[in-house]
Amino acid sequence: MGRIKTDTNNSRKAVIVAKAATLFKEKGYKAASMRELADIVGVEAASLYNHIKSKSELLHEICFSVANRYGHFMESVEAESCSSIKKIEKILRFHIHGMIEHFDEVYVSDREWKYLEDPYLSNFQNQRRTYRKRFAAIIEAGIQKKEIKSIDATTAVLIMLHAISGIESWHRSKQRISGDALEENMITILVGGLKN
Amino acid sequence: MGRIKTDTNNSRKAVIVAKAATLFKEKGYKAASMRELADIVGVEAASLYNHIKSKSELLHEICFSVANRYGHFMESVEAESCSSIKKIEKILRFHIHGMIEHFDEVYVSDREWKYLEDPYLSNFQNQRRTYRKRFAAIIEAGIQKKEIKSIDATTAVLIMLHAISGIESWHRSKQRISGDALEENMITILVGGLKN
DNA sequence: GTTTGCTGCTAACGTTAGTTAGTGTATTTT
DNA sequence: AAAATACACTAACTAACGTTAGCAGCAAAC
Repeated sequence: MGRIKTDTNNSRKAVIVAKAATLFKEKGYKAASMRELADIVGVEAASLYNHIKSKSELLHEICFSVANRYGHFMESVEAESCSSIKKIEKILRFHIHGMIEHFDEVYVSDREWKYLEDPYLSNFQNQRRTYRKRFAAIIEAGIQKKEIKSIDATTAVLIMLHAISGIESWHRSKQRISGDALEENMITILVGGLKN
Repeated sequence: MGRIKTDTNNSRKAVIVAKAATLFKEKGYKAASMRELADIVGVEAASLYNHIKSKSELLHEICFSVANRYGHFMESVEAESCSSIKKIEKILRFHIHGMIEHFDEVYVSDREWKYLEDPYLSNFQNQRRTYRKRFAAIIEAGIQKKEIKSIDATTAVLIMLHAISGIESWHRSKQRISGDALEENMITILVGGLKN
């Protein structure tokens, strides 16, 4: 077989990680084999190890790439000075875009993180917990200001984040509405369910 | 080791299936091994095969037990003569109860069905698709009658079903509100997001 | 143009997986 | 009590897994 193709911006490792995300999404982390990944990359299985340390490294590259992106975005939203509803809308739109544009890695990060090994596992769980708390804090602020119905903020976070992960089904469906229409519908229903 | 304990209502096979659901939920279907399951059941791995045909039989027992339950419920709701909003509320409450009371098998059916083998896989996917269409039809009827906002019904279904699967996070969380409070919060947000 | 390092290959390793065969013992049936 | 069935055991098989060792050739640096 030939060498792994790269463009100037992407290392060979980055190519492998990207293809791994697609494979892990389709088969699941445990069911995906390195020989299968090698096939897709166009190389023998052993050759992958010239670029990566292990299968599990692939998983944590994917998971933390996603987690860091969301972490940074949350920071920027917290810094803004707009209504709580507006902040929530921004977060939701960011998640929806992420789910549409970086589907593979977001999906893997969402569903396969439990196969991370310590210390990555604990680390990831912490980041996740923290993220949700920050999200809940924004909702609680909105409730205080009477912008938002008096509901349990933690439950609201859980509903929103999981609702968005349902975009998976949109991806799989044959007859689907446009990405923009999907986004507007989701915002309507989810934000509509919060407003006082 | 001794024999598998049963009470009069449950066959030994039922005991194995139930423990398999818990194990598959925790480790994932592919990562769970028959030797591990045997340990939990209190028996050697080979002995399991006196009661089941294969590992994958366990998975489809679990998945179809759940799918059939929801299928039947949908039938009974369709037969009722109440408002669309009320029907949706009933369906949501049924899903929420299912997620709280039969968590293991519902969770496995939700997340691990892709490891089913044909013909079970296609069969399951069909049942799933049909179920969602029936759900969407109820929502569309509600839109027609102006009970419900003018939204894409398919997207609404996707949001609701996935939002409910977020109860997984509720199960995992340390400080959690009561099941009843969770249910009311979810209904408030989800049904609130639909109402016109 | 030679050297150095990167990247691919083949072969093989140790482990774990699901599953089967065959045997003995407990339980149920007659 | 005898016969039949149900059930658990030990041992082992084949297949697949992630990964390593060792070597060959191509690419870039000097």
